[in-house]
Amino acid sequence: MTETQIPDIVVSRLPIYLRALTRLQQEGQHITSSGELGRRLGISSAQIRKDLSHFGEFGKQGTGYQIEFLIKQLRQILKVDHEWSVALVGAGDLGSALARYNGFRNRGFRIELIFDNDPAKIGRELSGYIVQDAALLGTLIPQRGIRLAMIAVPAEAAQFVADELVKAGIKGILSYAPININVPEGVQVQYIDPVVHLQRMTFYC
Amino acid sequence: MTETQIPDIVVSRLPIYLRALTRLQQEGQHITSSGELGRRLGISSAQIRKDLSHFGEFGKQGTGYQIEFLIKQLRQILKVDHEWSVALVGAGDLGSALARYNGFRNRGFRIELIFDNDPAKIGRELSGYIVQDAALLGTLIPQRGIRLAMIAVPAEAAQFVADELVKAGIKGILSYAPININVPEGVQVQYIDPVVHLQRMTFYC
DNA sequence: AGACTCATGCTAAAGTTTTCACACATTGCA
DNA sequence: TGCAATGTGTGAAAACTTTAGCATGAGTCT
Repeated sequence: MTETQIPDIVVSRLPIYLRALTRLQQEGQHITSSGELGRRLGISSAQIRKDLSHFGEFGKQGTGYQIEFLIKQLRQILKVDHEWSVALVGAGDLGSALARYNGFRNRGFRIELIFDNDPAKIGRELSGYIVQDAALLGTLIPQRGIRLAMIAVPAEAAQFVADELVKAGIKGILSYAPININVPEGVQVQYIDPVVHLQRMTFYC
Repeated sequence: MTETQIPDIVVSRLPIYLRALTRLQQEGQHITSSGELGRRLGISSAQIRKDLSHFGEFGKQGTGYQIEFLIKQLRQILKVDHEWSVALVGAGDLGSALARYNGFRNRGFRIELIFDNDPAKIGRELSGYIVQDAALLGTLIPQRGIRLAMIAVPAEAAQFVADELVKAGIKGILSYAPININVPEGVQVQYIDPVVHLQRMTFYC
């Protein structure tokens, strides 16, 4: 396997594979096949094999994949074999829910800084951390070398916050604001907007 | 334009267009072009024109698109020209945040039923509604003819809840549980898992 | 009115992604 | 041991998606 450019669409499926494999492992299984995995995910087995083949040969003919090994490989590929610190901006309802969510930890992430610009929230404790003044964002983030951030602020503030985050050295932003954000080259943005997902379904209803 | 099958990938972009157009409208603009929209979204203008062309001719040569008109058309295409009632299962941190989120209303959705199975939560008020016993799900959902649901329960419970929802007549599920759900033909599922999004970014970091 | 600019909708071409189908390795069993 | 069953990795084909480029209509300016 040479160092070719991996298609984005392939990369975007790896976390799904990792999630399903982890599930299988929790269920006590040690070995699986592209067929079984595909059935679970509603994906063809050929696609799974082809996706994985971009990174190496992880399976054994006639047998399938050793789950523990494949998980380890995927974690390495996705660089979540170590923990990433994440900054969270916005400590409202959604931000609080994210801060308290304990599903980040064992999947490679930890919210380590929480910001808000509401004086009523600054200084308060949230899930073991003190909510910091958003004005300190430019200081604290570089100080800790944090590269990932989540935005849970109103749409109006999202672009401003994103700009500040980029200035602070953030390289990846996960935004919950229902608006498109513009960032310079080299910074990635992902969006979560439940309404978009709902609207994708109503078309077919 | 004849009644051909619309590619999923095209449908999945329409909510993004709708969102951006609504934004432009809020900014006071009345007319836009595929070029402007594309620049905002990081999409080529040709793609936007091609996507829209599946549904009709909405623009005017030399001028562009009338925003108000295009919004109306997209709402109609996505069937969000009327409000959809949505059931929410799970009234924990995340469920509560969703229940209180007021971004659903003006985009075509309203949470109208909230369920939980925790006796401590059942009967309590949440965002103007009483949290119902999840055991009543099979009664209340058909009663109100609700077809969409959101799942905000722990991964362990998600498949069970989904099964119940399907039995109750739900046709579209938006799941926040970090697990793949199996549903029968004709029922749609969409997933929101922040970790998946974060992992898609760490690959490139 | 004529010349120019702009931006659509469309066809064709280019590019990307998925599926197919098969050689080959491994396991289990008679 | 030989044979059937299973399941990988892959090259080639098929399917799908995006981009390019152009004919055309609509506004604008002189």
